[in-house]
Amino acid sequence: MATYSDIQDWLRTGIREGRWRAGDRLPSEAELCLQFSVSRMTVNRALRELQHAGLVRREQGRGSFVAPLERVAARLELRDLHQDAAERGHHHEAEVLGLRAEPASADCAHALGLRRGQRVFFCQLLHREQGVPLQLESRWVVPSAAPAFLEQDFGRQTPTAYLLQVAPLTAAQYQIEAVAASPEEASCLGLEAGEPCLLVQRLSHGAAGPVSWARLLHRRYVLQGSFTA
Amino acid sequence: MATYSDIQDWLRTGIREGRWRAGDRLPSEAELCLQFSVSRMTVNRALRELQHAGLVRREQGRGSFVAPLERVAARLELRDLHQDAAERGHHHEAEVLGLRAEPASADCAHALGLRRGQRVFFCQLLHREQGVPLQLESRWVVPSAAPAFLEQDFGRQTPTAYLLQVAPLTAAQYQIEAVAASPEEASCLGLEAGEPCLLVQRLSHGAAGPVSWARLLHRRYVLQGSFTA
DNA sequence: CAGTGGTCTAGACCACTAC
DNA sequence: TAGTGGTCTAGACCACTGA
Repeated sequence: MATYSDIQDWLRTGIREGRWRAGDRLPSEAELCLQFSVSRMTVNRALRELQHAGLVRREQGRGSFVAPLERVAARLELRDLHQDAAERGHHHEAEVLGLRAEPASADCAHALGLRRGQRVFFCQLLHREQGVPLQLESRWVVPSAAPAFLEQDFGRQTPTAYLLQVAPLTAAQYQIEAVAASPEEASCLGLEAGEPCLLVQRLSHGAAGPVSWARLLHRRYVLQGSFTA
Repeated sequence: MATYSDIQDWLRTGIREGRWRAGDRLPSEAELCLQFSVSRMTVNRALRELQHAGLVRREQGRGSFVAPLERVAARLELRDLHQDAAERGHHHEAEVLGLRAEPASADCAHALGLRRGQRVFFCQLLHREQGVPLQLESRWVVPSAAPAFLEQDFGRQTPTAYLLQVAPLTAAQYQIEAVAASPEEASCLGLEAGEPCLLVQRLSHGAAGPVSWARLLHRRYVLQGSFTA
């Protein structure tokens, strides 16, 4: 008995092996029904999911086609450092360099949807993995989203984890670039001033609006990923 | 008449507005069938797709739950620069700095599955968008995967686009990091030596094995993305 | 055991495309 | 008009969970 994933396997293999090339028409749903002796719903699901995966393009009235693989895509995940380290079997620790309320700068206010000078919570942490400095985290938090933020011990639980608890994430934006470390940043991370660092900036939104803006500066960090047809 | 996307909208809204929080149990398929007066297949599809989107976790025999949004994920796409610029309505041009066959270095041979010293094709291009240097592309290609590579005019069609044509992509791996520009690289990109650059390295595989290894060095480039529940 | 999700069927009606 | 995909139905059997 054939299942939808048998049909997917057969199509994936054919595409991988060049039986159909980019732009070619695939067998119609009706043809696949006959070939695999399954109902149309089953074939439809197989094709629909291949479409979501980006492997197939479907057009009503015309047919299903092999999608041009013009974009290499992969899931990029920005995760809680502590979990990340734990999954690698590494030890993670965070040193709290600062934790206070301060007036919002123009940039910060803009990102968080506040007025300039309004009170925001700020924290700065140095994360180490296996004792090696890995990330300098500077974070600004909307007080109403996490009123008890300043009373937390971020040596025990990362701000990321805490905020996910008290203000579940509904959306986020990120931005990745290469920057030169300032003298202060360099000394925290154990680098020379001016050394290139990967900077990730992330704005998190909860149900009630912006929650937190984070500036994550990494020492010799490499983002990796892969993509498979 | 309710459709699967009506059900998805209702669930998404409830999750966004905090009606169900991370880990909470959602209504069962049977309950949703009654509530929306639809068949179970329709409800099932709605929930299955929310699961693929990462918003819902389903467990056989237990129920459907709001997924913990512990990872901020987004599709990272590494695309053809020319198309990318075109979609922004910008002009793109590429200057060919080098195009030749050469013996594979150890790194290159390793990445491409060749022996050291074996003949590989090499090209180096400077990409400009709106006249501004944007990316320095250095690329090594397995000759058997694209025998006519050296005869192409990469001022007209990018190597990425050409290779997608002659050796459709089946898989790729990428790696993103921050590096300092070497004096040569800096002069190409119009930077000072040592300035931080975003380096993307990408290994592409076709049906017959590794096709190409690219080293893409960017000037003041920012990768951006977003994630929405 | 009852309730849950995982999957499949054999029909159906519709909108769209191409001829 | 014939063929395509988009969607839905009202059942069905199964594997798994928890009481």
